[in-house]
Amino acid sequence: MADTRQRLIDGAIDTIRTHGIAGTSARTIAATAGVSQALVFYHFGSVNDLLRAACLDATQARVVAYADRLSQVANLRELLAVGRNLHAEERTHGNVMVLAQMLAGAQNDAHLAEATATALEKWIAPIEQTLGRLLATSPAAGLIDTAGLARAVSAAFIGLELYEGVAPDAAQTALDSLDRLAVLLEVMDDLGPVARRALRAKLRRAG
Amino acid sequence: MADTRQRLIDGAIDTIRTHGIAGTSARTIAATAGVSQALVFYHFGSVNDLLRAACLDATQARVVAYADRLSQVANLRELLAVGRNLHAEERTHGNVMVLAQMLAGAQNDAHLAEATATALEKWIAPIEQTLGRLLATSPAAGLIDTAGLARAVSAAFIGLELYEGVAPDAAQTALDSLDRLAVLLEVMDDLGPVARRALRAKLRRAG
DNA sequence: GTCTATAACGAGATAGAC
DNA sequence: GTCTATCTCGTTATAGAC
Repeated sequence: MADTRQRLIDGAIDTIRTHGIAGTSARTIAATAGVSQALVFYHFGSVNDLLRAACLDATQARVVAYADRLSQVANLRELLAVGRNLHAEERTHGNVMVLAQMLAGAQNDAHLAEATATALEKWIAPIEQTLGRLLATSPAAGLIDTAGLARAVSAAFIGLELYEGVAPDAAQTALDSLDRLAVLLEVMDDLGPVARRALRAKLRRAG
Repeated sequence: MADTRQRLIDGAIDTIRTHGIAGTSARTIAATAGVSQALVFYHFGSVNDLLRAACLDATQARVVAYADRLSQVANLRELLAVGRNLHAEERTHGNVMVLAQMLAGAQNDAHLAEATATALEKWIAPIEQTLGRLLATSPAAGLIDTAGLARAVSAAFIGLELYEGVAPDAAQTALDSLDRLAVLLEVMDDLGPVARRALRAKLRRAG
Protein backbone atom coordinates (compact mmCIF):
# COMPACT_ATOMS: atom_id res chain seq x y z
CA MET A 1 0.00 0.00 0.00
CA ALA A 2 1.37 3.38 -1.02
CA ASP A 3 2.35 5.82 1.66
CA THR A 4 -0.20 8.38 2.72
CA ARG A 5 1.46 11.31 1.03
CA GLN A 6 1.16 9.64 -2.35
CA ARG A 7 -2.38 8.48 -1.64
CA LEU A 8 -3.35 12.08 -1.00
CA ILE A 9 -1.73 13.16 -4.24
CA ASP A 10 -3.54 10.45 -6.16
CA GLY A 11 -6.75 11.28 -4.34
CA ALA A 12 -6.38 14.94 -5.24
CA ILE A 13 -5.95 14.12 -8.93
CA ASP A 14 -8.91 11.79 -8.85
CA THR A 15 -11.05 14.35 -7.08
CA ILE A 16 -10.23 17.13 -9.52
CA ARG A 17 -11.11 14.81 -12.39
CA THR A 18 -14.44 13.67 -11.00
CA HIS A 19 -15.58 16.75 -9.07
CA GLY A 20 -13.83 19.59 -10.88
CA ILE A 21 -11.81 22.29 -9.16
CA ALA A 22 -14.96 23.79 -7.64
CA GLY A 23 -15.82 20.48 -5.97
CA THR A 24 -12.34 19.75 -4.68
CA SER A 25 -11.77 20.19 -0.96
CA ALA A 26 -9.70 18.68 1.80
CA ARG A 27 -12.70 16.56 2.71
CA THR A 28 -13.48 15.24 -0.76
CA ILE A 29 -9.81 14.52 -1.40
CA ALA A 30 -9.38 12.71 1.91
CA ALA A 31 -12.53 10.69 1.28
CA THR A 32 -11.17 9.61 -2.12
CA ALA A 33 -7.80 8.74 -0.60
CA GLY A 34 -9.47 6.92 2.29
CA VAL A 35 -7.69 8.85 5.00
CA SER A 36 -8.48 11.56 7.50
CA GLN A 37 -9.02 15.07 6.28
CA ALA A 38 -6.51 16.36 8.84
CA LEU A 39 -3.68 14.61 6.98
CA VAL A 40 -4.01 17.02 4.08
CA PHE A 41 -2.82 19.77 6.37
CA TYR A 42 -0.28 17.65 8.18
CA HIS A 43 1.47 16.59 4.96
CA PHE A 44 0.94 19.61 2.74
CA GLY A 45 -0.02 22.54 4.95
CA SER A 46 -3.03 23.57 2.86
CA VAL A 47 -5.34 22.26 0.16
CA ASN A 48 -3.75 24.45 -2.50
CA ASP A 49 -0.30 23.24 -1.62
CA LEU A 50 -1.53 19.68 -2.09
CA LEU A 51 -3.03 20.65 -5.44
CA ARG A 52 0.26 22.16 -6.51
CA ALA A 53 2.18 19.03 -5.61
CA ALA A 54 -0.41 16.73 -7.16
CA CYS A 55 -0.55 18.67 -10.39
CA LEU A 56 3.22 18.60 -10.82
CA ASP A 57 3.53 14.95 -9.82
CA ALA A 58 0.74 13.68 -12.07
CA THR A 59 1.86 15.73 -15.04
CA GLN A 60 5.43 14.55 -14.73
CA ALA A 61 4.25 10.94 -14.73
CA ARG A 62 2.14 11.39 -17.84
CA VAL A 63 4.71 13.38 -19.77
CA VAL A 64 7.48 10.82 -19.44
CA ALA A 65 5.03 8.26 -20.82
CA TYR A 66 4.77 10.38 -23.97
CA ALA A 67 8.27 11.71 -24.43
CA ASP A 68 9.35 8.53 -26.21
CA ARG A 69 6.44 8.52 -28.58
CA LEU A 70 6.95 12.16 -29.45
CA SER A 71 10.63 11.59 -30.18
CA GLN A 72 9.67 8.97 -32.77
CA VAL A 73 7.20 11.12 -34.64
CA ALA A 74 8.35 11.63 -38.24
CA ASN A 75 5.79 14.04 -39.68
CA LEU A 76 2.86 16.25 -38.78
CA ARG A 77 0.32 13.54 -39.42
CA GLU A 78 2.05 11.26 -36.95
CA LEU A 79 2.22 14.11 -34.47
CA LEU A 80 -1.50 14.60 -34.80
CA ALA A 81 -2.00 10.85 -34.37
CA VAL A 82 -0.05 10.99 -31.11
CA GLY A 83 -2.24 13.92 -30.13
CA ARG A 84 -5.42 11.96 -30.78
CA ASN A 85 -3.96 8.98 -28.97
CA LEU A 86 -3.16 11.21 -26.02
CA HIS A 87 -6.64 12.63 -26.18
CA ALA A 88 -8.14 9.12 -26.05
CA GLU A 89 -5.92 7.95 -23.20
CA GLU A 90 -6.74 11.10 -21.32
CA ARG A 91 -10.28 9.80 -20.97
CA THR A 92 -8.87 7.39 -18.40
CA HIS A 93 -5.84 9.14 -16.96
CA GLY A 94 -7.22 12.64 -17.29
CA ASN A 95 -4.13 14.75 -16.87
CA VAL A 96 -5.24 17.28 -19.47
CA MET A 97 -8.55 17.75 -17.68
CA VAL A 98 -6.69 18.14 -14.39
CA LEU A 99 -4.58 20.87 -15.96
CA ALA A 100 -7.69 22.50 -17.39
CA GLN A 101 -9.33 22.58 -13.98
CA MET A 102 -6.12 23.80 -12.38
CA LEU A 103 -5.94 26.55 -14.99
CA ALA A 104 -9.45 27.65 -14.11
CA GLY A 105 -8.63 27.67 -10.41
CA ALA A 106 -5.26 29.33 -10.95
CA GLN A 107 -6.66 32.46 -12.62
CA ASN A 108 -7.18 34.10 -9.24
CA ASP A 109 -4.40 32.47 -7.25
CA ALA A 110 -0.81 33.34 -8.04
CA HIS A 111 0.44 30.34 -6.09
CA LEU A 112 -1.61 27.88 -8.10
CA ALA A 113 -0.77 29.78 -11.28
CA GLU A 114 2.93 29.25 -10.85
CA ALA A 115 2.55 25.50 -10.30
CA THR A 116 0.12 25.13 -13.19
CA ALA A 117 2.41 27.02 -15.55
CA THR A 118 5.31 24.81 -14.50
CA ALA A 119 3.23 21.67 -15.07
CA LEU A 120 2.13 22.89 -18.49
CA GLU A 121 5.72 23.56 -19.40
CA LYS A 122 6.42 19.87 -18.88
CA TRP A 123 4.08 19.09 -21.76
CA ILE A 124 5.21 21.99 -23.87
CA ALA A 125 8.92 21.22 -23.84
CA PRO A 126 8.78 17.87 -25.69
CA ILE A 127 6.11 19.20 -28.05
CA GLU A 128 8.27 22.20 -28.86
CA GLN A 129 11.21 19.93 -29.50
CA THR A 130 9.16 17.73 -31.81
CA LEU A 131 7.77 20.66 -33.75
CA GLY A 132 11.24 22.10 -34.16
CA ARG A 133 12.48 18.83 -35.57
CA LEU A 134 9.55 18.38 -37.95
CA LEU A 135 9.41 21.93 -39.23
CA ALA A 136 13.15 22.47 -39.68
CA THR A 137 12.93 21.42 -43.34
CA SER A 138 9.65 23.19 -44.09
CA PRO A 139 9.67 25.99 -46.67
CA ALA A 140 8.18 28.14 -43.93
CA ALA A 141 10.77 27.15 -41.32
CA GLY A 142 12.02 30.69 -40.81
CA LEU A 143 8.51 32.01 -40.34
CA ILE A 144 7.40 29.56 -37.71
CA ASP A 145 8.15 30.16 -34.05
CA THR A 146 8.13 26.63 -32.67
CA ALA A 147 8.24 27.82 -29.07
CA GLY A 148 5.13 29.91 -29.48
CA LEU A 149 3.42 27.35 -31.65
CA ALA A 150 4.00 24.56 -29.11
CA ARG A 151 2.35 26.74 -26.47
CA ALA A 152 -0.53 27.64 -28.73
CA VAL A 153 -1.10 23.99 -29.58
CA SER A 154 -0.98 22.94 -25.94
CA ALA A 155 -3.39 25.66 -24.86
CA ALA A 156 -5.69 24.77 -27.74
CA PHE A 157 -5.63 21.13 -26.71
CA ILE A 158 -6.82 22.08 -23.23
CA GLY A 159 -9.57 24.25 -24.66
CA LEU A 160 -10.72 21.37 -26.83
CA GLU A 161 -10.81 19.02 -23.86
CA LEU A 162 -13.01 21.47 -21.96
CA TYR A 163 -15.21 21.89 -24.99
CA GLU A 164 -15.60 18.15 -25.39
CA GLY A 165 -16.94 17.96 -21.85
CA VAL A 166 -19.96 20.09 -22.74
CA ALA A 167 -20.43 19.21 -26.43
CA PRO A 168 -18.82 15.86 -27.30
CA ASP A 169 -20.21 15.60 -30.82
CA ALA A 170 -19.28 19.13 -31.78
CA ALA A 171 -15.81 18.65 -30.32
CA GLN A 172 -15.43 15.58 -32.48
CA THR A 173 -16.08 17.60 -35.62
CA ALA A 174 -13.52 20.12 -34.36
CA LEU A 175 -10.88 17.41 -33.99
CA ASP A 176 -11.72 16.00 -37.40
CA SER A 177 -11.30 19.39 -39.00
CA LEU A 178 -7.80 19.60 -37.52
CA ASP A 179 -6.97 16.26 -39.09
CA ARG A 180 -7.77 17.71 -42.47
CA LEU A 181 -5.83 20.85 -41.72
CA ALA A 182 -2.77 18.76 -40.91
CA VAL A 183 -3.05 17.11 -44.30
CA LEU A 184 -2.95 20.59 -45.78
CA LEU A 185 0.24 21.47 -43.94
CA GLU A 186 1.86 18.21 -44.92
CA VAL A 187 1.09 18.77 -48.54
CA MET A 188 2.78 22.13 -48.32
CA ASP A 189 5.84 20.45 -46.90
CA ASP A 190 5.78 18.03 -49.77
CA LEU A 191 5.42 20.39 -52.72
CA GLY A 192 7.41 19.99 -55.91
CA PRO A 193 10.40 22.29 -56.45
CA VAL A 194 8.53 24.81 -58.62
CA ALA A 195 5.63 25.31 -56.29
CA ARG A 196 7.97 25.24 -53.35
CA ARG A 197 10.04 28.03 -54.83
CA ALA A 198 6.92 30.09 -55.49
CA LEU A 199 5.71 29.55 -51.96
CA ARG A 200 9.07 30.46 -50.52
CA ALA A 201 9.17 33.67 -52.51
CA LYS A 202 5.69 34.63 -51.41
CA LEU A 203 6.60 33.94 -47.83
CA ARG A 204 9.67 36.12 -48.03
CA ARG A 205 7.61 39.00 -49.33
CA ALA A 206 4.80 38.49 -46.79
CA GLY A 207 7.00 37.87 -43.77
CA MET B 1 -30.94 51.76 -11.44
CA ALA B 2 -31.31 48.40 -13.12
CA ASP B 3 -33.82 45.95 -11.75
CA THR B 4 -32.58 43.39 -9.29
CA ARG B 5 -32.73 40.45 -11.67
CA GLN B 6 -30.31 42.16 -14.04
CA ARG B 7 -28.09 43.30 -11.18
CA LEU B 8 -27.76 39.71 -10.07
CA ILE B 9 -26.88 38.62 -13.59
CA ASP B 10 -24.26 41.35 -13.86
CA GLY B 11 -23.01 40.51 -10.38
CA ALA B 12 -22.68 36.86 -11.30
CA ILE B 13 -20.60 37.67 -14.39
CA ASP B 14 -18.42 40.03 -12.39
CA THR B 15 -17.94 37.46 -9.65
CA ILE B 16 -16.97 34.68 -12.04
CA ARG B 17 -14.45 37.01 -13.63
CA THR B 18 -12.83 38.14 -10.41
CA HIS B 19 -13.23 35.07 -8.19
CA GLY B 20 -13.37 32.23 -10.71
CA ILE B 21 -16.02 29.53 -10.74
CA ALA B 22 -14.60 28.03 -7.54
CA GLY B 23 -15.07 31.31 -5.68
CA THR B 24 -18.53 32.04 -7.00
CA SER B 25 -21.41 31.60 -4.54
CA ALA B 26 -24.77 33.13 -3.81
CA ARG B 27 -23.11 35.28 -1.17
CA THR B 28 -20.25 36.58 -3.29
CA ILE B 29 -22.61 37.29 -6.18
CA ALA B 30 -25.10 39.08 -3.95
CA ALA B 31 -22.31 41.12 -2.37
CA THR B 32 -21.11 42.20 -5.82
CA ALA B 33 -24.65 43.05 -6.85
CA GLY B 34 -25.28 44.88 -3.58
CA VAL B 35 -28.39 42.94 -2.68
CA SER B 36 -29.43 40.22 -0.28
CA GLN B 37 -28.22 36.71 -0.88
CA ALA B 38 -31.76 35.41 -0.59
CA LEU B 39 -32.71 37.16 -3.82
CA VAL B 40 -30.56 34.77 -5.82
CA PHE B 41 -32.95 32.00 -4.85
CA TYR B 42 -36.05 34.12 -5.14
CA HIS B 43 -35.28 35.18 -8.71
CA PHE B 44 -33.42 32.15 -10.06
CA GLY B 45 -34.10 29.22 -7.76
CA SER B 46 -30.46 28.21 -7.38
CA VAL B 47 -26.97 29.54 -7.93
CA ASN B 48 -26.43 27.35 -10.97
CA ASP B 49 -29.64 28.55 -12.56
CA LEU B 50 -28.41 32.11 -12.11
CA LEU B 51 -25.09 31.16 -13.67
CA ARG B 52 -26.89 29.64 -16.63
CA ALA B 53 -28.93 32.76 -17.18
CA ALA B 54 -25.95 35.06 -16.67
CA CYS B 55 -23.72 33.13 -19.03
CA LEU B 56 -26.31 33.21 -21.82
CA ASP B 57 -27.19 36.85 -21.25
CA ALA B 58 -23.62 38.12 -21.14
CA THR B 59 -22.51 36.08 -24.11
CA GLN B 60 -25.43 37.26 -26.22
CA ALA B 61 -24.51 40.87 -25.42
CA ARG B 62 -20.86 40.42 -26.42
CA VAL B 63 -21.57 38.44 -29.56
CA VAL B 64 -23.89 41.01 -31.09
CA ALA B 65 -21.13 43.56 -30.54
CA TYR B 66 -18.85 41.45 -32.75
CA ALA B 67 -21.20 40.12 -35.42
CA ASP B 68 -20.84 43.31 -37.46
CA ARG B 69 -17.06 43.33 -37.34
CA LEU B 70 -16.90 39.68 -38.35
CA SER B 71 -19.19 40.26 -41.29
CA GLN B 72 -16.77 42.90 -42.62
CA VAL B 73 -13.68 40.72 -42.40
CA ALA B 74 -12.19 40.23 -45.86
CA ASN B 75 -9.30 37.80 -45.29
CA LEU B 76 -7.69 35.61 -42.70
CA ARG B 77 -5.35 38.30 -41.50
CA GLU B 78 -8.27 40.58 -40.78
CA LEU B 79 -10.03 37.73 -39.02
CA LEU B 80 -7.01 37.23 -36.82
CA ALA B 81 -6.89 40.97 -36.17
CA VAL B 82 -10.51 40.85 -35.00
CA GLY B 83 -9.51 37.91 -32.83
CA ARG B 84 -6.69 39.85 -31.23
CA ASN B 85 -8.97 42.84 -30.81
CA LEU B 86 -11.51 40.61 -29.12
CA HIS B 87 -8.78 39.18 -26.98
CA ALA B 88 -7.73 42.67 -25.86
CA GLU B 89 -11.26 43.87 -25.19
CA GLU B 90 -11.90 40.72 -23.24
CA ARG B 91 -9.47 42.00 -20.64
CA THR B 92 -12.19 44.42 -19.64
CA HIS B 93 -15.44 42.68 -20.54
CA GLY B 94 -14.18 39.18 -19.86
CA ASN B 95 -16.79 37.07 -21.57
CA VAL B 96 -14.24 34.54 -22.83
CA MET B 97 -12.91 34.06 -19.31
CA VAL B 98 -16.46 33.67 -18.03
CA LEU B 99 -17.03 30.96 -20.61
CA ALA B 100 -13.74 29.31 -19.66
CA GLN B 101 -14.74 29.23 -16.00
CA MET B 102 -18.21 28.01 -16.90
CA LEU B 103 -16.63 25.26 -19.00
CA ALA B 104 -14.55 24.18 -16.05
CA GLY B 105 -17.58 24.13 -13.78
CA ALA B 106 -19.78 22.49 -16.39
CA GLN B 107 -17.63 19.37 -16.75
CA ASN B 108 -19.44 17.72 -13.87
CA ASP B 109 -22.84 19.34 -14.15
CA ALA B 110 -25.05 18.47 -17.10
CA HIS B 111 -27.28 21.46 -16.44
CA LEU B 112 -24.40 23.93 -16.63
CA ALA B 113 -22.96 22.04 -19.58
CA GLU B 114 -26.05 22.57 -21.68
CA ALA B 115 -26.12 26.31 -21.00
CA THR B 116 -22.40 26.69 -21.61
CA ALA B 117 -22.58 24.80 -24.88
CA THR B 118 -25.45 27.01 -25.98
CA ALA B 119 -23.52 30.14 -25.05
CA LEU B 120 -20.45 28.94 -26.91
CA GLU B 121 -22.58 28.27 -29.95
CA LYS B 122 -23.44 31.95 -30.01
CA TRP B 123 -19.79 32.74 -30.65
CA ILE B 124 -19.24 29.83 -33.00
CA ALA B 125 -22.08 30.61 -35.41
CA PRO B 126 -20.75 33.97 -36.70
CA ILE B 127 -17.19 32.64 -36.74
CA GLU B 128 -18.28 29.65 -38.77
CA GLN B 129 -20.08 31.91 -41.18
CA THR B 130 -17.03 34.12 -41.58
CA LEU B 131 -14.70 31.19 -42.13
CA GLY B 132 -17.05 29.74 -44.71
CA ARG B 133 -17.07 33.03 -46.58
CA LEU B 134 -13.29 33.48 -46.46
CA LEU B 135 -12.35 29.93 -47.35
CA ALA B 136 -14.86 29.40 -50.13
CA THR B 137 -12.31 30.43 -52.76
CA SER B 138 -9.34 28.67 -51.18
CA PRO B 139 -7.64 25.87 -53.14
CA ALA B 140 -8.31 23.72 -50.09
CA ALA B 141 -11.97 24.69 -49.84
CA GLY B 142 -13.21 21.15 -50.28
CA LEU B 143 -10.89 19.84 -47.60
CA ILE B 144 -11.80 22.27 -44.89
CA ASP B 145 -14.78 21.68 -42.63
CA THR B 146 -15.66 25.21 -41.57
CA ALA B 147 -18.12 24.01 -38.92
CA GLY B 148 -15.49 21.90 -37.19
CA LEU B 149 -12.78 24.48 -37.71
CA ALA B 150 -14.89 27.26 -36.18
CA ARG B 151 -15.39 25.09 -33.10
CA ALA B 152 -11.71 24.19 -32.91
CA VAL B 153 -10.73 27.84 -33.18
CA SER B 154 -13.21 28.88 -30.50
CA ALA B 155 -12.09 26.18 -28.10
CA ALA B 156 -8.46 27.05 -28.77
CA PHE B 157 -9.21 30.69 -28.03
CA ILE B 158 -10.57 29.74 -24.63
CA GLY B 159 -7.57 27.56 -23.90
CA LEU B 160 -5.27 30.44 -24.77
CA GLU B 161 -7.16 32.79 -22.48
CA LEU B 162 -6.73 30.35 -19.60
CA TYR B 163 -3.09 29.93 -20.44
CA GLU B 164 -2.55 33.68 -20.48
CA GLY B 165 -3.86 33.83 -16.93
CA VAL B 166 -0.98 31.74 -15.63
CA ALA B 167 1.79 32.62 -18.11
CA PRO B 168 1.13 35.97 -19.81
CA ASP B 169 4.49 36.22 -21.57
CA ALA B 170 4.42 32.70 -22.92
CA ALA B 171 0.83 33.16 -24.08
CA GLN B 172 1.97 36.24 -25.95
CA THR B 173 4.52 34.23 -27.91
CA ALA B 174 1.77 31.71 -28.64
CA LEU B 175 -0.47 34.41 -30.07
CA ASP B 176 2.39 35.84 -32.09
CA SER B 177 3.13 32.44 -33.61
CA LEU B 178 -0.48 32.23 -34.76
CA ASP B 179 -0.09 35.56 -36.49
CA ARG B 180 2.74 34.13 -38.52
CA LEU B 181 0.78 30.99 -39.23
CA ALA B 182 -2.04 33.09 -40.62
CA VAL B 183 0.39 34.74 -42.99
CA LEU B 184 1.29 31.26 -44.18
CA LEU B 185 -2.32 30.38 -44.88
CA GLU B 186 -2.89 33.65 -46.66
CA VAL B 187 0.07 33.10 -48.92
CA MET B 188 -1.37 29.74 -49.87
CA ASP B 189 -4.59 31.44 -50.81
CA ASP B 190 -2.64 33.87 -52.92
CA LEU B 191 -0.44 31.50 -54.92
CA GLY B 192 0.17 31.90 -58.63
CA PRO B 193 -1.73 29.62 -61.00
CA VAL B 194 1.09 27.10 -61.42
CA ALA B 195 1.75 26.57 -57.74
CA ARG B 196 -1.94 26.67 -57.06
CA ARG B 197 -2.53 23.87 -59.56
CA ALA B 198 0.25 21.80 -58.03
CA LEU B 199 -1.15 22.33 -54.55
CA ARG B 200 -4.63 21.43 -55.67
CA ALA B 201 -3.40 18.22 -57.28
CA LYS B 202 -1.49 17.26 -54.15
CA LEU B 203 -4.54 17.95 -52.04
CA ARG B 204 -6.72 15.75 -54.24
CA ARG B 205 -4.31 12.88 -53.88
CA ALA B 206 -3.86 13.38 -50.12
CA GLY B 207 -7.51 14.01 -49.28
C1' DG C 1 -39.80 42.21 -3.89
C1' DT C 2 -36.57 42.74 -0.47
C1' DC C 3 -34.91 42.08 3.74
C1' DT C 4 -33.23 39.58 8.33
C1' DA C 5 -32.85 35.42 10.67
C1' DT C 6 -32.02 30.84 10.79
C1' DA C 7 -31.50 25.96 9.64
C1' DA C 8 -28.44 22.40 8.07
C1' DC C 9 -24.31 21.40 6.29
C1' DG C 10 -19.48 21.66 4.20
C1' DA C 11 -15.26 24.36 4.23
C1' DG C 12 -10.22 25.15 6.00
C1' DA C 13 -7.57 24.54 9.73
C1' DT C 14 -6.02 23.22 14.55
C1' DA C 15 -5.71 20.59 19.14
C1' DG C 16 -4.87 16.75 21.32
C1' DA C 17 -5.40 11.63 22.10
C1' DC C 18 -3.10 7.52 20.68
C1' DG D 1 1.87 9.55 11.53
C1' DT D 2 -2.96 9.04 11.98
C1' DC D 3 -7.01 9.69 14.07
C1' DT D 4 -11.32 12.13 16.38
C1' DA D 5 -13.13 16.21 17.93
C1' DT D 6 -13.72 20.85 17.51
C1' DC D 7 -13.55 25.86 16.12
C1' DT D 8 -14.93 29.27 12.97
C1' DC D 9 -16.55 30.54 8.95
C1' DG D 10 -18.87 30.14 4.33
C1' DT D 11 -22.30 27.56 1.80
C1' DT D 12 -27.23 26.59 -0.06
C1' DA D 13 -31.68 27.22 0.90
C1' DT D 14 -35.93 28.48 3.41
C1' DA D 15 -39.17 31.11 6.67
C1' DG D 16 -41.22 34.95 7.77
C1' DA D 17 -41.32 40.06 8.74
C1' DC D 18 -42.12 44.20 6.17
